[in-house]
Amino acid sequence: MPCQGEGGITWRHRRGSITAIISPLPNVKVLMERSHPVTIVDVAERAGVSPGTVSNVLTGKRPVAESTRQRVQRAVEELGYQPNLLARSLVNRSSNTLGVVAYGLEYYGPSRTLVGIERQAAELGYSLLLDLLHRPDDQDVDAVLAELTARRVDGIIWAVHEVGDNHAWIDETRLHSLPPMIFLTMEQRPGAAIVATDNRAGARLATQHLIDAGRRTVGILTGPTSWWEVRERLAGWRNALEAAGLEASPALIAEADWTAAAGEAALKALLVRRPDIDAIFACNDQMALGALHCCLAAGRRVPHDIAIVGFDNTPESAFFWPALTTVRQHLAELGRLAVNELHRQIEAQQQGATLTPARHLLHPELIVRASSGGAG
Amino acid sequence: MPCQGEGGITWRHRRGSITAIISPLPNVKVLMERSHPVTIVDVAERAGVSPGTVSNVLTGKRPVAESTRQRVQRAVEELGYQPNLLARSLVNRSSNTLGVVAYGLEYYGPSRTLVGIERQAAELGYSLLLDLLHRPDDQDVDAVLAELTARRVDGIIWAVHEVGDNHAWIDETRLHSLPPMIFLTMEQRPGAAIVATDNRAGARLATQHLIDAGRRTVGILTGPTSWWEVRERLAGWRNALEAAGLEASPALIAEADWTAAAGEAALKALLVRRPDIDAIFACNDQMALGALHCCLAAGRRVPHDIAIVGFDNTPESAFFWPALTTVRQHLAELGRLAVNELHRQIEAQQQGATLTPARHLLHPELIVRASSGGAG
DNA sequence: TTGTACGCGTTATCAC
DNA sequence: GTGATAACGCGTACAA
Repeated sequence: MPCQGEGGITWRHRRGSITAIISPLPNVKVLMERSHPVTIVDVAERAGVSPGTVSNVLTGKRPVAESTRQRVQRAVEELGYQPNLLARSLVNRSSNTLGVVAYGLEYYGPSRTLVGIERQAAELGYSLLLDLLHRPDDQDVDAVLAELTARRVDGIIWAVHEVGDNHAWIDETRLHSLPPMIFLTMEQRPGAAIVATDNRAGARLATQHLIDAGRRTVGILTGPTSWWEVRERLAGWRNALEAAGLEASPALIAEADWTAAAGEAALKALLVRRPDIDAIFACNDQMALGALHCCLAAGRRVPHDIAIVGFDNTPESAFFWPALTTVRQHLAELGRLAVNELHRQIEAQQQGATLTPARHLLHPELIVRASSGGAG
Repeated sequence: MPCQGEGGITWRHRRGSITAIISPLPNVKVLMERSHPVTIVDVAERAGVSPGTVSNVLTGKRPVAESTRQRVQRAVEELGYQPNLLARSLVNRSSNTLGVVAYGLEYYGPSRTLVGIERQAAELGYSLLLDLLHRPDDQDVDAVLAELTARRVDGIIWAVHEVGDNHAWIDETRLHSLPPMIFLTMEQRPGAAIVATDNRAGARLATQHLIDAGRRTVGILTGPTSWWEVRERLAGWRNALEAAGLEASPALIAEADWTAAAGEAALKALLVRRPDIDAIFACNDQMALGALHCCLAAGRRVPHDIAIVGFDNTPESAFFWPALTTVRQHLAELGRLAVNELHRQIEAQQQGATLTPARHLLHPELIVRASSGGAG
């Protein structure tokens, strides 16, 4: 019964109710009263053309006469038409959507990176589907990936830190059955495209700075060593010390859990073991803050007795007391780069090609302030 | 030519290539080689049932015989079938997706709130489509809303602070033509559902605490007064002072831009004007940090000479020197509540009903530490 | 209980 | 340059 074109009259069955539309001048009032889902067919009828032509006007993929293009444009505006991206994605087999899987958005690094991701995605015309893991070693990887692929995302950004064996699921064949992916901050793996900060270089930067300032016993305040980033920063610290012929023994390592509270406690214990320490490299600014706190409480002057360097350059770090020397990651840039690389993969795949997954490292930068004796 | 069922043989035209499938035992090899988009039809053929039956098994909306249900389940697993949510959303007229429009994700409050939003959304089975504004007074409101409605989100969470007239676009008729929405942190408006922290109560809490501690000249360090939140906190500060019969004049107000740097500068200027100030309520913890810095630099002892209270309870605030007394917002809870309220609206609308938009205020809580002389 | 035939809103192919 | 028509993958009255 539906769609029996007959003379100037068209009957259309829609959502259970029958609506009569008189061509070629549809009754505007009736159209306005309908609770809004105006489709490409409505536009076509109003402009007196076929739906295909409207589509051509909208996407610009095929030439269309100037006169009709204007009629269509007017109809679009008058009806307040908005293309249904769901339907478009269905037939296009591409949703212009990127999936972002992240952890720890309440912390400085991840949220900053997400902002960069969103910016670049918007610039390239992608929408973002956001999925958060509750813990870095969340077991729900499969469910998250299933949901994302079910929604037909064009690509996935995996912004979860590598801790423990939470990345064990990643292998080449598994990746092959997934949409293009890019990983943030993880160890090199065959078949996986990666974008990360060069943590080792950052730690070397910090440690070398302390050595250059004349410090001889440089302790390190780390996050959990189950984190790959922590192991990298540990390696950088060790590299710099060994290159300078200085001690880099386990006795100088204090492990905490990234928080200021734990940082304070860990340093307190470390200073009991090794009262000769004259410098500390803390693996993030929060723990550096805890370290400052510990020194103040213990009557050790910073930087006179102990020099301290952090990692991240959080906005607050400039206002610690004393102001914190720290290592700056280019987090937003990291996010933008991830999107760009993913975009390249997607375009390549759509053209049948396939990119050999590369690894990009971003170099961090040392910000010298008072806590290392560098300034002030 | 497509879909000519004929005996045990079915020809299907797909993506430009012809594939022959022999029923009732399809050639598995052929199925595996196809570059993956396995549909409900494939599952049906393999299970020897109709697509409709498969759908019934998957959605559970209609009863189905136990024996066939098992055959279907097996076929699903063997083929690794994943329903296409795009297609499902198209026919269901509902995408199980929420749009989140946010600003300032790199800051503590918004990112924390987003985490709460995501948690609750996931619990209710929604996916999240994320859109970020570059500035709170971003002019691109229409484009953002258009994209979200084009993707047929079931509802929208507007998590952008009210600053200047950036919310001027919100009016009852406009809202009527949009999917259900909920707004965070904005002034009451007819027809708009709102979830917010009771900023006025929070400021009163902080100020009253200072008064109770014996302070008599309580200055305030505000963010930009173009922000609605700031005006609310100002009002709370004024309320408490006036109720106590104390001065609450403009001379005690210093405006900054939320950053520690500006907070420090603003307080410095304020102390020149009013050296008699013996307490400061800072509208966020960053500015409180700047204030601490200022006092240290100026030789004013905290809390002895000047007591300081912040707002937000950032994790670092407990490790400022001295530890910061502050007002804690329940940010994640705010996000969860927003999702729940939006969910209610959505369900109501789907049943033809319509909720009268309500406003929910969450009460903040005072965290007393050393900077106000309260502890330590 | 299960199969058949549409419809959801859009694009692509192929005629004219 | 434009108009039919067939997909895209899934849900669902309706019939069997």
